[in-house]
Amino acid sequence: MKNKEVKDIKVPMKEHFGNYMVPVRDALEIFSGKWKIPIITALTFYETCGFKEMERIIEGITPKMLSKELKFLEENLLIVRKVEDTRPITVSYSITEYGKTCKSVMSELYSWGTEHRKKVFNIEGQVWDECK
Amino acid sequence: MKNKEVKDIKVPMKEHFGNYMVPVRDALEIFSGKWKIPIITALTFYETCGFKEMERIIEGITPKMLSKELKFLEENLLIVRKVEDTRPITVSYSITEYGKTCKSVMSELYSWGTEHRKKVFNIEGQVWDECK
DNA sequence: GATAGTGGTATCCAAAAGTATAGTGGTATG
DNA sequence: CATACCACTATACTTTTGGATACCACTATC
Repeated sequence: MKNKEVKDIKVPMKEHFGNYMVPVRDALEIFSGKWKIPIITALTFYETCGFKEMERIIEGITPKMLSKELKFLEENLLIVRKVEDTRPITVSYSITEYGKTCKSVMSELYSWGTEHRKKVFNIEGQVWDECK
Repeated sequence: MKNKEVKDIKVPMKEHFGNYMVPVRDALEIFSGKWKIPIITALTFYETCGFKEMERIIEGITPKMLSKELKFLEENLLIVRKVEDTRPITVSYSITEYGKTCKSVMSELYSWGTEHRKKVFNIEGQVWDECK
Protein backbone atom coordinates (compact mmCIF):
# COMPACT_ATOMS: atom_id res chain seq x y z
CA MET A 1 0.00 0.00 0.00
CA LYS A 2 2.76 2.39 -0.95
CA ASN A 3 2.12 4.12 -4.23
CA LYS A 4 -1.62 3.74 -3.90
CA GLU A 5 -4.01 6.25 -2.48
CA VAL A 6 -5.15 5.43 1.03
CA LYS A 7 -8.17 3.21 0.85
CA ASP A 8 -11.25 4.51 2.51
CA ILE A 9 -12.08 2.37 5.45
CA LYS A 10 -15.24 0.46 4.81
CA VAL A 11 -17.59 0.34 7.73
CA PRO A 12 -19.82 -2.56 8.74
CA MET A 13 -23.07 -2.56 6.83
CA LYS A 14 -25.39 -1.80 9.71
CA GLU A 15 -24.26 1.80 9.66
CA HIS A 16 -25.46 2.20 6.09
CA PHE A 17 -28.07 -0.46 5.62
CA GLY A 18 -29.54 -1.36 8.98
CA ASN A 19 -32.86 0.14 8.00
CA TYR A 20 -32.72 -1.20 4.49
CA MET A 21 -32.26 -4.88 5.25
CA VAL A 22 -35.15 -5.41 7.62
CA PRO A 23 -38.09 -4.93 5.22
CA VAL A 24 -36.25 -6.86 2.52
CA ARG A 25 -35.91 -9.78 4.89
CA ASP A 26 -39.57 -9.44 5.83
CA ALA A 27 -40.60 -9.70 2.22
CA LEU A 28 -38.29 -12.59 1.57
CA GLU A 29 -39.71 -14.47 4.51
CA ILE A 30 -43.11 -14.37 2.81
CA PHE A 31 -41.95 -15.52 -0.59
CA SER A 32 -39.18 -17.97 0.11
CA GLY A 33 -39.54 -21.65 0.79
CA LYS A 34 -40.85 -24.30 -1.50
CA TRP A 35 -44.60 -23.86 -1.18
CA LYS A 36 -45.62 -20.29 -0.37
CA ILE A 37 -45.59 -18.93 -3.90
CA PRO A 38 -47.45 -21.92 -5.32
CA ILE A 39 -50.13 -21.47 -2.65
CA ILE A 40 -50.46 -17.73 -3.22
CA THR A 41 -50.55 -18.27 -6.96
CA ALA A 42 -53.22 -20.95 -6.73
CA LEU A 43 -55.43 -18.79 -4.55
CA THR A 44 -54.85 -15.76 -6.75
CA PHE A 45 -56.11 -17.79 -9.68
CA TYR A 46 -58.95 -19.71 -8.05
CA GLU A 47 -59.86 -17.12 -5.39
CA THR A 48 -61.15 -19.83 -3.03
CA CYS A 49 -60.18 -23.43 -2.40
CA GLY A 50 -60.74 -26.15 0.15
CA PHE A 51 -57.93 -27.98 1.88
CA LYS A 52 -58.05 -31.22 -0.08
CA GLU A 53 -58.59 -29.24 -3.22
CA MET A 54 -55.31 -27.46 -2.63
CA GLU A 55 -53.57 -30.73 -1.93
CA ARG A 56 -54.54 -31.80 -5.44
CA ILE A 57 -53.80 -28.50 -7.14
CA ILE A 58 -50.37 -28.07 -5.60
CA GLU A 59 -48.76 -31.26 -6.68
CA GLY A 60 -46.39 -32.90 -4.25
CA ILE A 61 -47.28 -30.97 -1.13
CA THR A 62 -47.95 -32.95 2.03
CA PRO A 63 -50.84 -32.05 4.35
CA LYS A 64 -48.37 -31.11 7.05
CA MET A 65 -46.64 -28.52 4.88
CA LEU A 66 -49.90 -27.25 3.45
CA SER A 67 -51.38 -26.78 6.90
CA LYS A 68 -48.26 -25.05 8.15
CA GLU A 69 -47.94 -22.65 5.24
CA LEU A 70 -51.64 -21.80 5.22
CA LYS A 71 -51.37 -20.83 8.89
CA PHE A 72 -48.34 -18.70 8.11
CA LEU A 73 -50.04 -16.92 5.23
CA GLU A 74 -53.15 -16.35 7.33
CA GLU A 75 -51.10 -14.83 10.15
CA ASN A 76 -49.63 -12.51 7.56
CA LEU A 77 -53.10 -11.44 6.42
CA LEU A 78 -52.59 -12.68 2.89
CA ILE A 79 -55.33 -15.30 3.02
CA VAL A 80 -58.40 -16.03 5.15
CA ARG A 81 -59.66 -19.29 6.51
CA LYS A 82 -63.37 -19.73 6.86
CA VAL A 83 -65.26 -22.72 8.22
CA GLU A 84 -68.38 -23.24 6.13
CA ASP A 85 -71.47 -24.66 7.79
CA THR A 86 -72.07 -27.39 5.24
CA ARG A 87 -72.48 -31.15 5.57
CA PRO A 88 -69.83 -32.27 5.96
CA ILE A 89 -68.32 -29.06 7.18
CA THR A 90 -65.78 -27.68 4.77
CA VAL A 91 -63.09 -25.11 5.13
CA SER A 92 -62.43 -22.46 2.53
CA TYR A 93 -59.21 -20.59 2.02
CA SER A 94 -59.32 -17.37 0.02
CA ILE A 95 -56.89 -14.71 -0.98
CA THR A 96 -57.47 -11.33 0.66
CA GLU A 97 -57.45 -8.00 -1.11
CA TYR A 98 -54.19 -7.35 0.65
CA GLY A 99 -52.89 -10.73 -0.50
CA LYS A 100 -53.36 -9.59 -4.07
CA THR A 101 -50.64 -6.98 -3.59
CA CYS A 102 -48.15 -9.85 -3.76
CA LYS A 103 -48.62 -9.73 -7.51
CA SER A 104 -46.25 -6.79 -7.91
CA VAL A 105 -43.43 -8.64 -6.17
CA MET A 106 -44.09 -11.88 -7.95
CA SER A 107 -44.19 -10.30 -11.38
CA GLU A 108 -40.91 -8.55 -10.64
CA LEU A 109 -39.43 -11.91 -9.60
CA TYR A 110 -40.88 -13.46 -12.72
CA SER A 111 -39.46 -10.96 -15.15
CA TRP A 112 -36.05 -10.78 -13.50
CA GLY A 113 -35.96 -14.57 -13.30
CA THR A 114 -36.84 -14.88 -16.97
CA GLU A 115 -34.02 -12.58 -17.99
CA HIS A 116 -31.67 -14.37 -15.63
CA ARG A 117 -32.46 -17.70 -17.19
CA LYS A 118 -31.66 -16.29 -20.61
CA LYS A 119 -28.44 -14.73 -19.35
CA VAL A 120 -27.09 -17.67 -17.41
CA PHE A 121 -28.32 -20.67 -19.34
CA ASN A 122 -28.74 -19.03 -22.77
CA ILE A 123 -32.18 -20.40 -22.77
CA GLU A 124 -34.94 -18.58 -24.58
CA GLY A 125 -37.88 -20.84 -23.95
CA GLN A 126 -39.41 -24.12 -25.05
CA VAL A 127 -37.28 -26.02 -22.57
CA TRP A 128 -39.66 -25.91 -19.68
CA ASP A 129 -40.29 -29.63 -19.81
CA GLU A 130 -36.81 -30.27 -18.51
CA CYS A 131 -37.48 -28.25 -15.39
CA LYS A 132 -39.50 -29.99 -12.81
CA MET B 1 -73.61 -30.62 -3.36
CA LYS B 2 -77.33 -30.52 -4.11
CA ASN B 3 -78.65 -27.01 -4.46
CA LYS B 4 -75.30 -25.63 -5.42
CA GLU B 5 -74.00 -25.23 -8.92
CA VAL B 6 -71.49 -27.87 -9.89
CA LYS B 7 -68.04 -26.72 -8.88
CA ASP B 8 -65.56 -26.43 -11.66
CA ILE B 9 -62.90 -29.01 -11.23
CA LYS B 10 -59.63 -27.39 -10.37
CA VAL B 11 -56.69 -28.79 -12.21
CA PRO B 12 -53.18 -29.26 -10.86
CA MET B 13 -51.09 -26.13 -11.15
CA LYS B 14 -48.60 -27.37 -13.69
CA GLU B 15 -51.24 -27.07 -16.36
CA HIS B 16 -51.63 -23.37 -15.68
CA PHE B 17 -48.44 -22.28 -14.03
CA GLY B 18 -45.66 -24.63 -15.03
CA ASN B 19 -44.02 -21.91 -17.08
CA TYR B 20 -44.67 -19.27 -14.50
CA MET B 21 -43.12 -20.95 -11.49
CA VAL B 22 -39.72 -21.74 -12.95
CA PRO B 23 -38.34 -18.20 -13.40
CA VAL B 24 -39.83 -17.16 -10.08
CA ARG B 25 -37.94 -19.95 -8.37
CA ASP B 26 -34.81 -18.98 -10.27
CA ALA B 27 -35.03 -15.44 -8.97
CA LEU B 28 -35.78 -16.59 -5.46
CA GLU B 29 -32.77 -18.85 -5.49
CA ILE B 30 -30.60 -15.78 -6.03
CA PHE B 31 -32.14 -13.66 -3.32
CA SER B 32 -33.00 -16.06 -0.55
CA GLY B 33 -30.74 -17.25 2.21
CA LYS B 34 -29.16 -15.22 4.93
CA TRP B 35 -26.19 -13.67 3.16
CA LYS B 36 -26.78 -13.15 -0.56
CA ILE B 37 -28.61 -9.84 -0.31
CA PRO B 38 -26.15 -8.39 2.19
CA ILE B 39 -23.29 -9.32 -0.13
CA ILE B 40 -24.97 -7.88 -3.22
CA THR B 41 -25.87 -4.74 -1.31
CA ALA B 42 -22.35 -4.27 0.01
CA LEU B 43 -20.85 -4.65 -3.44
CA THR B 44 -23.45 -2.38 -4.97
CA PHE B 45 -22.44 0.28 -2.48
CA TYR B 46 -18.68 -0.20 -2.42
CA GLU B 47 -18.28 -1.50 -6.01
CA THR B 48 -15.17 -3.49 -5.08
CA CYS B 49 -14.04 -5.27 -1.92
CA GLY B 50 -11.47 -7.78 -0.80
CA PHE B 51 -12.32 -10.97 1.02
CA LYS B 52 -11.32 -9.95 4.53
CA GLU B 53 -12.86 -6.58 3.92
CA MET B 54 -16.20 -8.21 3.25
CA GLU B 55 -15.84 -10.33 6.38
CA ARG B 56 -15.70 -7.09 8.33
CA ILE B 57 -18.42 -5.27 6.42
CA ILE B 58 -20.92 -8.10 6.58
CA GLU B 59 -21.09 -8.61 10.29
CA GLY B 60 -21.46 -12.15 11.52
CA ILE B 61 -20.61 -13.99 8.34
CA THR B 62 -18.09 -16.81 8.56
CA PRO B 63 -15.40 -17.26 5.90
CA LYS B 64 -17.02 -20.52 4.91
CA MET B 65 -20.35 -18.91 4.11
CA LEU B 66 -18.74 -15.90 2.47
CA SER B 67 -16.63 -18.08 0.23
CA LYS B 68 -19.58 -20.24 -0.70
CA GLU B 69 -21.93 -17.36 -1.50
CA LEU B 70 -19.31 -15.46 -3.46
CA LYS B 71 -18.80 -18.53 -5.64
CA PHE B 72 -22.53 -18.82 -6.14
CA LEU B 73 -22.91 -15.16 -7.12
CA GLU B 74 -19.96 -15.39 -9.47
CA GLU B 75 -21.42 -18.45 -11.19
CA ASN B 76 -24.57 -16.43 -11.64
CA LEU B 77 -22.60 -13.60 -13.29
CA LEU B 78 -23.60 -11.05 -10.66
CA ILE B 79 -20.08 -10.45 -9.40
CA VAL B 80 -16.52 -10.99 -10.65
CA ARG B 81 -13.48 -12.25 -8.83
CA LYS B 82 -10.12 -10.89 -9.84
CA VAL B 83 -6.72 -11.79 -8.45
CA GLU B 84 -4.62 -8.66 -8.25
CA ASP B 85 -0.87 -8.94 -8.74
CA THR B 86 0.11 -7.03 -5.60
CA ARG B 87 2.32 -7.88 -2.63
CA PRO B 88 0.81 -9.69 -0.93
CA ILE B 89 -1.54 -10.80 -3.64
CA THR B 90 -5.05 -9.62 -3.03
CA VAL B 91 -8.38 -10.67 -4.48
CA SER B 92 -11.05 -8.20 -5.47
CA TYR B 93 -14.72 -8.90 -5.77
CA SER B 94 -16.80 -6.45 -7.78
CA ILE B 95 -20.40 -6.18 -8.85
CA THR B 96 -20.97 -6.58 -12.58
CA GLU B 97 -23.16 -4.36 -14.72
CA TYR B 98 -25.56 -7.27 -14.86
CA GLY B 99 -25.41 -7.59 -11.08
CA LYS B 100 -26.72 -4.08 -10.81
CA THR B 101 -30.02 -5.21 -12.33
CA CYS B 102 -30.77 -6.84 -8.98
CA LYS B 103 -31.67 -3.38 -7.77
CA SER B 104 -35.11 -3.50 -9.33
CA VAL B 105 -36.00 -6.71 -7.51
CA MET B 106 -34.52 -5.56 -4.23
CA SER B 107 -36.32 -2.25 -4.28
CA GLU B 108 -39.58 -4.05 -4.99
CA LEU B 109 -38.88 -6.35 -2.04
CA TYR B 110 -38.00 -3.33 0.05
CA SER B 111 -41.15 -1.38 -0.67
CA TRP B 112 -43.48 -4.35 -0.34
CA GLY B 113 -41.72 -5.36 2.86
CA THR B 114 -42.06 -1.87 4.27
CA GLU B 115 -45.80 -1.82 3.63
CA HIS B 116 -46.09 -5.32 5.02
CA ARG B 117 -44.40 -4.34 8.23
CA LYS B 118 -46.85 -1.48 8.63
CA LYS B 119 -49.80 -3.72 7.87
CA VAL B 120 -48.89 -6.65 10.06
CA PHE B 121 -47.13 -5.05 12.99
CA ASN B 122 -48.69 -1.57 12.79
CA ILE B 123 -45.22 -0.24 12.81
CA GLU B 124 -44.38 2.97 11.04
CA GLY B 125 -40.71 3.32 11.80
CA GLN B 126 -38.29 4.28 14.52
CA VAL B 127 -38.29 0.76 15.91
CA TRP B 128 -35.45 -0.56 13.86
CA ASP B 129 -33.20 -0.96 16.85
CA GLU B 130 -35.30 -3.85 18.06
CA CYS B 131 -34.74 -5.75 14.87
CA LYS B 132 -31.41 -7.37 14.55
C1' DG C 1 11.70 -15.46 14.61
C1' DA C 2 7.11 -14.02 16.68
C1' DT C 3 3.13 -11.64 15.11
C1' DA C 4 -0.26 -9.93 11.99
C1' DG C 5 -2.62 -9.53 7.67
C1' DT C 6 -4.06 -11.71 3.16
C1' DG C 7 -7.55 -15.39 1.11
C1' DG C 8 -9.23 -18.92 1.94
C1' DT C 9 -10.31 -24.75 3.31
C1' DA C 10 -11.57 -28.69 6.45
C1' DT C 11 -14.17 -30.74 9.94
C1' DC C 12 -17.70 -31.25 12.96
C1' DC C 13 -22.17 -29.84 14.77
C1' DA C 14 -26.92 -27.72 15.51
C1' DA C 15 -31.07 -25.97 13.76
C1' DA C 16 -34.37 -25.41 10.23
C1' DA C 17 -36.89 -27.05 6.38
C1' DG C 18 -39.12 -30.55 4.18
C1' DT C 19 -40.74 -35.71 3.39
C1' DA C 20 -43.05 -40.17 4.41
C1' DT C 21 -46.36 -42.50 6.56
C1' DA C 22 -49.93 -43.32 9.61
C1' DG C 23 -53.86 -42.05 12.09
C1' DT C 24 -58.04 -39.18 14.02
C1' DG C 25 -62.90 -37.77 14.24
C1' DG C 26 -66.61 -36.50 11.87
C1' DT C 27 -70.15 -37.12 7.88
C1' DA C 28 -72.10 -39.08 4.28
C1' DT C 29 -72.87 -43.08 0.50
C1' DG C 30 -73.85 -47.72 -1.17
C1' DC D 1 -71.84 -51.38 8.35
C1' DA D 2 -67.90 -51.06 5.25
C1' DT D 3 -66.08 -47.54 2.51
C1' DA D 4 -64.84 -43.03 1.32
C1' DC D 5 -64.34 -38.15 1.61
C1' DC D 6 -63.17 -34.01 4.50
C1' DA D 7 -59.67 -31.42 7.29
C1' DC D 8 -56.39 -32.05 9.41
C1' DT D 9 -52.46 -33.86 13.38
C1' DA D 10 -48.50 -36.86 15.03
C1' DT D 11 -44.25 -39.08 14.67
C1' DA D 12 -40.14 -40.18 12.73
C1' DC D 13 -36.92 -39.33 9.41
C1' DT D 14 -33.75 -36.98 5.82
C1' DT D 15 -31.91 -33.00 3.69
C1' DT D 16 -30.45 -28.45 3.59
C1' DT D 17 -28.64 -24.49 5.74
C1' DG D 18 -25.74 -22.20 8.53
C1' DG D 19 -22.40 -21.81 12.64
C1' DA D 20 -17.97 -22.81 15.43
C1' DT D 21 -13.53 -23.77 15.38
C1' DA D 22 -9.31 -24.81 13.66
C1' DC D 23 -6.10 -24.62 10.33
C1' DC D 24 -3.16 -23.63 5.76
C1' DA D 25 0.17 -21.07 2.73
C1' DC D 26 1.92 -16.84 1.78
C1' DT D 27 3.93 -12.06 2.73
C1' DA D 28 5.21 -8.27 5.49
C1' DT D 29 6.42 -5.98 9.73
C1' DC D 30 8.63 -5.59 14.37
